Amino acid sequence: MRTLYHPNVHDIQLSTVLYALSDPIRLRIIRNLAECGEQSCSTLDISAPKSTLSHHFKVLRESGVINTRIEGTQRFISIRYTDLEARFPGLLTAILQGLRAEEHSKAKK
Amino acid sequence: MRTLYHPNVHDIQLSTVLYALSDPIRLRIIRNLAECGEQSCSTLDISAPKSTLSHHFKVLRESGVINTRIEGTQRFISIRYTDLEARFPGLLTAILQGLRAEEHSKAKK
DNA sequence: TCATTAATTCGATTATAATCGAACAAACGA
DNA sequence: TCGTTTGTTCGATTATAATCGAATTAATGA
Repeated sequence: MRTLYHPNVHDIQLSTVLYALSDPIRLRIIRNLAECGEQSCSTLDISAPKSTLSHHFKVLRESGVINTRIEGTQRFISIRYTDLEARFPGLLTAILQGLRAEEHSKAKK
Repeated sequence: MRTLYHPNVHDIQLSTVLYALSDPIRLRIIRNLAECGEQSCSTLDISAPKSTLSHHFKVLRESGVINTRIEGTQRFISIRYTDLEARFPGLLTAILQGLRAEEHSKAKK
C-alpha cells in the first residue's frame, strides 16, 4: 500500500469518469470535496462503513476523478480539477452545477 | 407497447443520466445521434443484436437522454438536447466534446 | 387475412459492482 | 516496542446490469 495508482491525465477515459460519478454516494463525496476542498477520508461527512467508503475512494481515484495524497496514517483526497478540465473541458463544472440544480429542485418539493 | 415512458424534464436525475452515458455502446449511440440527428433504431450504425440495442435504447430513454418517436413500425430516436440543456446546462455539450477529444487522442497512438 | 417489417419483451445466463465485517498494514507517539 | 489511529484489502454475500436467442407485438401492405 505504498503507492496508490492514479491514471495519467491523457489516459483518463470518459466512460470511466461518467461511471465513477453515476453513484449517489460518490457524487456526495465529490460535492463535499468541491465545497470544502481537500479532505481527510475520515472528515468527509458521509455515513457508511469504512470499507465501503474506501471502495468508493478507489473507484474515484482509479477513474482519475480524485487524487489521494498520503500523509502519515491519513490520506487526503481532492478533486483533480485541473486534469479533468484539461482532458474534458466543462465536464466537471457542468456536473457540479447539475448537483446544485438538483438540490434546489428537490428543496422545492 | 402503446406508449413509451419518458421522464419529465424536472424529474431527470443527474446520477441516472451519468450512469446511462457511462456505457461505451450507449456513448456510441449518442455520438451517432449527435452527428446524424434523429435516426430510426435500425439505421444506427452499431453492430449488436437487436435485443441488446433495444435494451440500451430503453436505458437511455428512461434516464431522459433520448426521445423515442413512434411512426408506424419504426421508432425514431433523438437526443433530448433542449431538455437536458435546461436541466443540466453544459453537461451534454461537455460530454459530446469529450467524446471527440477522446477520439483524437486515440487516433494519435 | 396473411406475410413482412421493425422493434420490444421474456427469460435465462453471465458478468460486474456494492456492501460490509474482519483481518491486516503502515505511521506515529508514548 | 506496543497501542492507537487511519485506512486498505480480503472474502463472502447480495444486488444490479449486460447479453442475446426466441417468442411476441403492432403496424402495414398485398
